[in-house]
Amino acid sequence: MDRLKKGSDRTREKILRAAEQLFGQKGFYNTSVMEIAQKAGVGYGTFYLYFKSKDDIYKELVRYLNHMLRYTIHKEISRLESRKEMEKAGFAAFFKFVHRHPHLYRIVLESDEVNKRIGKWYYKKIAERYQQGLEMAMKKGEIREGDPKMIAYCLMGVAHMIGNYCVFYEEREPTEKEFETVMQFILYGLVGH
Amino acid sequence: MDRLKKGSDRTREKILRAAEQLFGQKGFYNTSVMEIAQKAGVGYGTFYLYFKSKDDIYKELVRYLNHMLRYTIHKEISRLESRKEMEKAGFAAFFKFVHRHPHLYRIVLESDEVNKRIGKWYYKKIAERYQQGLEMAMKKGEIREGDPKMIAYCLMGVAHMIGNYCVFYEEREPTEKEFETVMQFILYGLVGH
Amino acid sequence: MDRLKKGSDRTREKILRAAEQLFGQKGFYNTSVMEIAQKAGVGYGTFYLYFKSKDDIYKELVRYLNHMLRYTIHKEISRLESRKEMEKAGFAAFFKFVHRHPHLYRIVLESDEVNKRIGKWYYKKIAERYQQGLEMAMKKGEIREGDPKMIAYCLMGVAHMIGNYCVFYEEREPTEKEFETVMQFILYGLVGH
Amino acid sequence: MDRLKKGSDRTREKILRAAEQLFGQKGFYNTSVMEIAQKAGVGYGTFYLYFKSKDDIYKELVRYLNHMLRYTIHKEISRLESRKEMEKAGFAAFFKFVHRHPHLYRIVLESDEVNKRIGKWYYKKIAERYQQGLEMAMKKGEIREGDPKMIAYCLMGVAHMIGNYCVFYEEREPTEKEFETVMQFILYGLVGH
DNA sequence: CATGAATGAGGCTTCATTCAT
DNA sequence: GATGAATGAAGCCTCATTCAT
Repeated sequence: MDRLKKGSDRTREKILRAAEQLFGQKGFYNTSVMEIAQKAGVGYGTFYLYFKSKDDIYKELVRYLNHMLRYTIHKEISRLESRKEMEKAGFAAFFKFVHRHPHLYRIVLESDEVNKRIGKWYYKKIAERYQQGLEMAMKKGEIREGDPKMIAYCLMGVAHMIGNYCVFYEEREPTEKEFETVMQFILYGLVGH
Repeated sequence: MDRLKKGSDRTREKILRAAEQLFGQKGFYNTSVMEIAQKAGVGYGTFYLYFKSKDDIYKELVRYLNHMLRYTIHKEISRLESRKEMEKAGFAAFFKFVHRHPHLYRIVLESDEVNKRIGKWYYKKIAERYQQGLEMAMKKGEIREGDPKMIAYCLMGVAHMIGNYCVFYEEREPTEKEFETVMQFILYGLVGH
Repeated sequence: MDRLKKGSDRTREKILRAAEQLFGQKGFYNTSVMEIAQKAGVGYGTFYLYFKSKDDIYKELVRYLNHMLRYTIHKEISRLESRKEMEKAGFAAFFKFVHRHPHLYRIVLESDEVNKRIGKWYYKKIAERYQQGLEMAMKKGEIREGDPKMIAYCLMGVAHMIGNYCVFYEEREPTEKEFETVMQFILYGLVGH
Repeated sequence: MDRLKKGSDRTREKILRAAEQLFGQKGFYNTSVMEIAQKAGVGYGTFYLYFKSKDDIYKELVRYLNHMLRYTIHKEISRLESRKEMEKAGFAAFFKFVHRHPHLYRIVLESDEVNKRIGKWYYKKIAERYQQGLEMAMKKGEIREGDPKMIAYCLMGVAHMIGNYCVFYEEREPTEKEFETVMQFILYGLVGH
């Protein structure tokens, strides 16, 4: 019984992974459903047994990334006390994640183009969370005063662009030294020292 | 003869402006050549008298944005002395530019998806320039030591995300106060005070 | 053994009834085998244990309608003596039948489109029977002379169109008064008074 | 100028005629757009320059038949005085029309299946007209009293079935003799003599 | 007997590009 | 130069049918 269900889940997973790679490498519009099916090693029609449409699987991947990313970062920073440590650990986790799942991350970068609602939703969701953390840190006096929303977007911008640069242009994680520079920039910006 | 040329240039310009708007609003893949021609008020076939292909006009728009943006920012900061002032003026100019040309800016955001080479080329070009400025400032002791390339990408990330947030999510320029927060973040991050 | 057979016949019947409804409501081409199976409450593949193909079940339904209709009308008119009474009873039975089995009747209306041979076969079969009855009545002097085949088709046309009108447009049987008018038309046409 | 427009109209006409034949011969669902284009001698995409969709051209053909048929019959009967003559001329015109445009007529027979609204609309439209004529004749005492709507449907039924029989089963117009029988049936039914 | 996952042919539609006027 | 009719490749999706369990 469990077996039966697993057979299907496997197929679904294969298709998801194939789509992840292709969307990540060639973008949504340059990837055809047929390619996805072929890469997944299933028949054309099989795709539509598991996903309503090409849009559908795309949305699922964005949702999936969102969960993964939030979970991954949360896991790394939840046990930490100081904001400084949290940012360090959070950025490190982010870079590692993007490096490990470059396709998945590229998908979300494209999401605004594919589906505006989903794109905005993703960034806003992340930003709100971040903002909350910063507000708390501000109250505790751990970071400088300022508009927490703006600061959240500043930090997201740094993470985004460094991730982008290293992963997509250089295809590697930041070196220790690069990471140092980035963190210094951020922590001075945030904390002042 | 001059007249004729001008007439043509006008047509070319009309098509470019139409494409700018449409690509910016609906994205590259959701805009058809016919729509561009219609919005430009020219015949369908006429498009191909001025541009080799849909890709072609897209690349031209990215190049155009690149020139505009660099020129705009350069104009604002070239006469300034301190790095601090330059960043302030540069960021302000950038936000204003994005607000004035939202379509153009959105085009470049999409460029990676449309054509990877052009997308990367754009960011790298900007980054190199930025990096040079930062290296000079570092030598002069105006900013803290660190990997200048990383710092350049950090700053670009901030500019990008704040621009993105304000222009596409809020459809406005940052308020004075928001701008203050952003600049404080950057300048502490860069200079340390 | 008998039990088993019965079990099967039940399933077969369930599928037939589901197909009857769906074909009748949405037409042959807008009904999928999967829908039939679901409505019948059986597995997808099970359909093909009982019917060779979608066409197959369709043909069976047309044949079934043909038997039902002929049997129903025959039962009503066989014991009657005069042609006049027979027509009255026959038309009444026809209208009642169509009203009770609208789906089944709609199926036959569509049959020409689905399968020309089956469509023609159905009408010709009915017409031949009708014609024989009319020929006998003509010999007995009950009805006016004329090409019996033509008269048969005339009467079928009336039955068809009134049935169509009442059942599909008004979704009811003809009222007593409407029925009167129709019968008067027919009987004058046929008998002359 | 007129010429230019005509070039297009010709193509449109070619496509319409091709669709008419194919829909008439094989039905809506068994005709593909590609077949239509090939039969019309134009490229595949060309079809969509002239018609929004397969449904679109179908509706147009039904509308077209409706106009043609009404015009044809109206032309034949408008100058006549007695109802008797009108029916005779009307039925004759109808049979001739169906014989000349068998495909077009078959299309309308199928219309209920393709698009219920269009199908009903067509029959109701025709019936209303007919009914009006009959009401006038009733007032003048030309025909027997009775529910005019029912009578209209009776007559339409006769026309329909005879047309169907002769054109689709026998592929010819009714012979003089057959026509006589039909008219006798109708006129007795209607007028009583 | 029963199931439903898998298949792929086939249909509709879009759209970048060409070409004759 | 300018036009827009014509083209057909390519994409998305449906669904009748098969087959392994």
